[in-house]
Amino acid sequence: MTPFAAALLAWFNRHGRHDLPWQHPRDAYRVWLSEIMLQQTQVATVIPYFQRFVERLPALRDLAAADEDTVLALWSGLGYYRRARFLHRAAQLCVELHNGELPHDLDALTALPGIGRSTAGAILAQAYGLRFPILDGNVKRVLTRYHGIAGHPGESAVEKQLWQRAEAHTPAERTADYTQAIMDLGATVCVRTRPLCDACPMRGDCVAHRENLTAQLPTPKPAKAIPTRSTVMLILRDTDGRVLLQRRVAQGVWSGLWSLPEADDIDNAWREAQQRARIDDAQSLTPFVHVFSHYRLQIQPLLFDGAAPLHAIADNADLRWCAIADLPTLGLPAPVKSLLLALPEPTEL
DNA sequence: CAACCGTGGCC
DNA sequence: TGGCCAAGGTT
Repeated sequence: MTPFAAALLAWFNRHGRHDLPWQHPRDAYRVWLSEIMLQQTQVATVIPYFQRFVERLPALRDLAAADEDTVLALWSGLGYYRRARFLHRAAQLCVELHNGELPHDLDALTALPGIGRSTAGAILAQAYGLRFPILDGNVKRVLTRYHGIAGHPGESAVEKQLWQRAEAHTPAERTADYTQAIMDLGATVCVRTRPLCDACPMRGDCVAHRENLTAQLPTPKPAKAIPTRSTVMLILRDTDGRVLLQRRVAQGVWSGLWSLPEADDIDNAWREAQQRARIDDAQSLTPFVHVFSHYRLQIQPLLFDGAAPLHAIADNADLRWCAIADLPTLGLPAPVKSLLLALPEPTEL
């Protein structure tokens, strides 16, 4: 065992996190689900989603048998919704191909949608105790500092080095604990800004600490300006207080989620609205900006009160009039959900 | 390889 | 308060 792993495991005994919900019980399904939810998402955000998800779908076969709307509703608000679809499809593949279990080998795991090398390593190490490394954001931060590795971790040459280091440090004994330990250290001690080096068990051998480079490592990705797009969201509300929802297309952002009809501008918004209901008045609600990782979206909500549904348009798989009280059962984008839950009272006609 | 894919919290 | 970040994977 490397001195790195030995020091880390000793630290983990006293200072690691031992009461995360996916650790009790720690079965492969729960480890997998937690790893997918935790991709690009912080622990504190994930915990309530995880609890709700396993309460409703406690085992892999429950997930495989669930319908997609149920899965998306449980995911609603977590973001990166493709993760939920991949999770769902992977569960069904496990039932078809692997006797309802997550496979025990790396290739079979990474063949499942949504599971890459790092997530597969985490499942093998944490659920099955097998000696496989992980390389997530926490591990990259710890290793770039400890070994003084410069260059953005996204570059393939840097990433290759990091995998080699990760592999070399991963011990054959206590592999599950080690895997949790290095993530805990990254999340609680070796944090991005102002790391708590005084509390770090490896500070004696850490290059970044010795050379005062913790603020420079890991090397940040060169920033790039992101574009702004704009949209008008149509809120057609009938006299019973129901609003018209439309399922988004399978491609692009929020794919397949229930959302509001949209238009490029106000004029087109009226045309779109008139194709769906009899309307005679609209009020502009306060516009707001929603920021994605790769662009910002300027949203102008337009409220059509007293809309009368056209008889020619019935509810179907992609269009439905929905009571506000029923929104929690659907997968909705976060800004759409909050917009609908904060609508003004209907105006008297 | 670079673009794409969400959201909530933090300073 | 807005820019930035946080347990990646797919195409």
